[in-house]
Amino acid sequence: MPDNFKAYLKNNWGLTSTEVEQLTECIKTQSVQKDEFLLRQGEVCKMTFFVEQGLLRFYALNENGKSDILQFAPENWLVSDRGSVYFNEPSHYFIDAVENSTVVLIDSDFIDRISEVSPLFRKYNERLLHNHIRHLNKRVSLLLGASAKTRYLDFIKLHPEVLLRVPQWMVASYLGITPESLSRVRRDLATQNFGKK
Amino acid sequence: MPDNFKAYLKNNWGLTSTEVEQLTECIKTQSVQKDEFLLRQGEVCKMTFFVEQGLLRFYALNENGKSDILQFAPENWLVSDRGSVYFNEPSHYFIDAVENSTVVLIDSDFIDRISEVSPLFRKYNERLLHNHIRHLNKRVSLLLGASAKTRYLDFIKLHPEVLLRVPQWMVASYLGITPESLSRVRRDLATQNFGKK
DNA sequence: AGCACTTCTTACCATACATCAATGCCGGGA
DNA sequence: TCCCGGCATTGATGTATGGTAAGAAGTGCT
Repeated sequence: MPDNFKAYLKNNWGLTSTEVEQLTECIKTQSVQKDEFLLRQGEVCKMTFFVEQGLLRFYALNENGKSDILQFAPENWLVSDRGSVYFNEPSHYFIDAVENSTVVLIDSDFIDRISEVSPLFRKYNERLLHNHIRHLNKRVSLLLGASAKTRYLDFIKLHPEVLLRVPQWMVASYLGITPESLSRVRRDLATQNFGKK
Repeated sequence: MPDNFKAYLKNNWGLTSTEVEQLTECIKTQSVQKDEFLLRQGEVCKMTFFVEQGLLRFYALNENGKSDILQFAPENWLVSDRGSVYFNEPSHYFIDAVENSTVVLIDSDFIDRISEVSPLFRKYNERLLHNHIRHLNKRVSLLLGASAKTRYLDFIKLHPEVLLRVPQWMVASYLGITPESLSRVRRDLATQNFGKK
């Protein structure tokens, strides 16, 4: 059933069709209703989620009790609190569903199995880690030095589909501004203040 | 000579004294004068630097031509543009020395050698990657939702020594604010506005 | 000692973004 | 159909932080 996941295994983790078939029976999927949680602050995160269908969000609560979205995960994305999984410590984050979704559960059992089946797994996982770090470095540098407008334009480049699927207040939360401010940023852009940063 | 590095190999990468001795001859060190560069924007980053002595900084230039410091690396820290190294692509970042420093060069040769000597190397490297991600997630969430004051207090906890060794404008650059604003934050804290965030 | 240089601070004003409140828009449920 | 709740927008105003300019303190050089 999880076709996206199978394609992902082939294209990104270098598995052959045969290897994928060997794994089929131990692939666990789960349906998640909109607003349902996969991880809450305080829990130890036990797995990584692959989004087969739908859209998840990974967020923190800030000092004012508002949510700051660190990451969106649409189809074919992975999401997890890797720190919590790896160090087996309580997470500071939440993961929940923005839309009704189907996820593939990647827990330690699955990782053991895939490591047996494909010796290259470790290598591809390492690539994912490096990619993640690269992405986070970029995010930090934008948050340090770029205006809300620049960050919004960058978001559109990264996630054009997500832009159309989530309410604007979630985009604002990802950008670190209020929904009102995002609304004004958008108005400025529409009013062709293109020269301005 | 690089005693810190040798201790690091033992304590953090699980090598025995014997294994460390085997590596001694292929450990390359380099002196870096204050303000000298180890990496410039546009270059492909070829190695990771272990700070044996001194203090480095990892930074980007923002849209206004000012530097945004992503990371400080005092003694016993590693610094690198891992994304650039791994994907062999031009870096967006700079690394230079804040103080006269001595670094150990960790290039692919060294990694090959250490992998032969210690089979656990990959494992410890993976731990480093996860730690890095955990740290960056925290940094992003603070930048998204915490005030300058909170971020400053958090910085002091993370890097109490660095605070005393760098000019304040560098701390400001790490926090994503101006030196003037940092000065005001510090005045507020000194004037005992402790309740206020 | 004198000078240049950098850093830190402060005062004053500007700007980006936040907050609050009101309005209008839509889409879903009874 | 009507209402209701969530969302987006807007205007008025508040606040945190930025920018500029000036001065004071520290450091190193000669």
